[in-house]
Amino acid sequence: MSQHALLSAGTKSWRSLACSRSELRLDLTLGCGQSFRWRETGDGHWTGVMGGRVWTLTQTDDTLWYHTYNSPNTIGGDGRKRRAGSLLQGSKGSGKRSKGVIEGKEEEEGEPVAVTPDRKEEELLNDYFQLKVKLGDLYRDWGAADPHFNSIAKIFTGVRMLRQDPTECLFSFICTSNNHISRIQGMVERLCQSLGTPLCQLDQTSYHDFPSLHALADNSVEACLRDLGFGYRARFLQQSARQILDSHGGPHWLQGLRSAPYLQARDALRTLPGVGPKACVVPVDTHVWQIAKRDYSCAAGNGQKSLTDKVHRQIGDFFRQLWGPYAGWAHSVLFCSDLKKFQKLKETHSLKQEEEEKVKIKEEGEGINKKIIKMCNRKVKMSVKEEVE
DNA sequence: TTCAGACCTGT
DNA sequence: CAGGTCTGA
Repeated sequence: MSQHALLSAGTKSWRSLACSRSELRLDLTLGCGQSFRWRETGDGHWTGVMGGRVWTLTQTDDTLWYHTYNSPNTIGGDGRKRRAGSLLQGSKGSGKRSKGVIEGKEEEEGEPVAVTPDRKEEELLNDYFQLKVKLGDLYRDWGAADPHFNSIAKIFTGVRMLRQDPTECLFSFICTSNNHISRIQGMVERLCQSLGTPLCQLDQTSYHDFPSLHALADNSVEACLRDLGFGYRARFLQQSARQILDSHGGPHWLQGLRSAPYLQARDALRTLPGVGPKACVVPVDTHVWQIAKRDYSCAAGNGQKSLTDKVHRQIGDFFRQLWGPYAGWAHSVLFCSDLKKFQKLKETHSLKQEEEEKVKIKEEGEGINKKIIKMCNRKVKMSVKEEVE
């Protein structure tokens, strides 16, 4: 049986990309509730499904390492290539701008350029992590505008927005209402296991692709998902899939929204059942509301019991104005720093700082001339004397 | 337009 | 109650 790859077992089955931890932190980016499909399968090794194939990712100081696994079903065939390609072709049809990193590689339409698997995988990673966006520069700008961000930024480096497959992104999002990360992860996993195409098995874990719209739209899906513990969200998922298929013509509609003007795309998504006001560049929920009040003395909705539309707008506007055009990215950093599971990072960081402080004080103390030590001693003697007397 | 209350399930 | 959304007043 195949096993999850480990970098320590040798680098021959691994490829790499130059990428520092300040530009990307896998643990934070893959664990902060953007995607629910990555698991830490080894120390610092993250395994998940992306672009129709199974990956294990890990990183060293200046390098991002990746390993992909062959799917038994598609070995030797072109099924795998076609699947991965479909993710990119969607945006190709809807406008050249949105091709992003992929642009330029396959631009010449005459001959279909034979892209080697390595090349393609590198492109998939660049696209997924949006590596051409320079996070270091953004952190600098956000820090200059926002002292609180600055205090977080040293610890929570490398938190990026993922450019996920729109279908996966949308249907995972619908699962998040009134819910928390650990439960959502379980739900999405069960969703893929029961409705997604199997890809491969590693150490007793089977990996499946995210279900297609057609699979999600089937009338049997609501009952199926209720059995899997989706609660009232089961109906939203099935109905949204049906609506996209019936009144919008299918997946290309979702793909097309990537290149649509923001407000248009947002409003289009909000017509789907289970997609409410939180679907926004700065997704405002009760949690973000708490952050706004606690860390920014933001008075929006102070008298309110719950998040009304007005409060949503006010908080969204507040952060957009503070952080600028990449406010959604900055939000991820703040959000990440507030997650319970990452609080230990703050402790270890402040412990490190304390240690550094101690060392500093010690060094200073050692450097100081003996006069002071003598003075101290004298004082001690004096005080002892006083006490005695 | 705005606002409770219901809604699945797990802790 | 939770990292919301829908519904009916």
